[in-house]
Amino acid sequence: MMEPSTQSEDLCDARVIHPDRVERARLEIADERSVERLAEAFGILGDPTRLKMLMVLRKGEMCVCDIAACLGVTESAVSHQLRRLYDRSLLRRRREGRCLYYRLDDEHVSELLQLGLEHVGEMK
Amino acid sequence: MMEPSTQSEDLCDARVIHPDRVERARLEIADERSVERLAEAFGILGDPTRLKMLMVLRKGEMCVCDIAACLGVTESAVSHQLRRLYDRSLLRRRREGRCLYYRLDDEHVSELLQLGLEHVGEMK
DNA sequence: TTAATATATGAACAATAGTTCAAATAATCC
DNA sequence: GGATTATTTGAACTATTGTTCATATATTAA
Repeated sequence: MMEPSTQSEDLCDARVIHPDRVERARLEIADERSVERLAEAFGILGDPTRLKMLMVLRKGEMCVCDIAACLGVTESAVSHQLRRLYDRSLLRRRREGRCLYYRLDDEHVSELLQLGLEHVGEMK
Repeated sequence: MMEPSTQSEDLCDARVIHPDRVERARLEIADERSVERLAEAFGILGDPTRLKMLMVLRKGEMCVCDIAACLGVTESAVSHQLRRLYDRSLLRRRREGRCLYYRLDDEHVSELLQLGLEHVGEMK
């Protein structure tokens, strides 16, 4: 984890004041793929509607219209976001009759969510 | 932390299948303000450039042009993002001559970043 | 099969985000 | 002071995002 960045930029014309620090700090950048995935993971948590959806599902599975009712938004809007979360394996789902019940799947995201919730009160 | 949502939506015409679950799950939603802040916090970590900037600053302060050189992006682009991070108190800065040295300030964000990095390898 | 229910999907739209470019500050050096 | 260096700022531009609306699919019930 956290291998040096493999991107060989054209630093030829880049202005640099402390080449040593730049060299050293560059190693702190995770590889491009990891950064991309990390950004995507955080990004998916960076929306109020999706956060509420995840919060609401912490206590157990729910069907689409109930989730929508919980948040006070359109079922269509919820469905679109559910799909995003489902596609990225943050949610599982199960059909029972005409209803689809969604539930949390990824414990990593749950952890991040929990940590965020614990800290948000202290955030400036 | 995690008080019931105060938003009194117009659920009049909302379709609901399990009113009890909706009622119960609704309490899992943090208050609107917290959700908003949490989303903002996650959102700021949801961009590759900003993530790299934070990673690069983990080992110590750096000036703008060096950060830009590290990431291989324009100084202007870095400056714009630095301002966002600075405005939200994620970074501090210090002037020395003509250079401005930025450094990490918020330990909460550092923690989130660290947790994310530890998990990103296992993420699907 | 037809009607009704529950959810998904796609196009369209407005809003937002990130980068670039040019120009403006700010601090130093001569 | 004027020139140079380091960074900031604002406007413009493109790309992306989240929602809405209308429609499509899927399951059940009659």
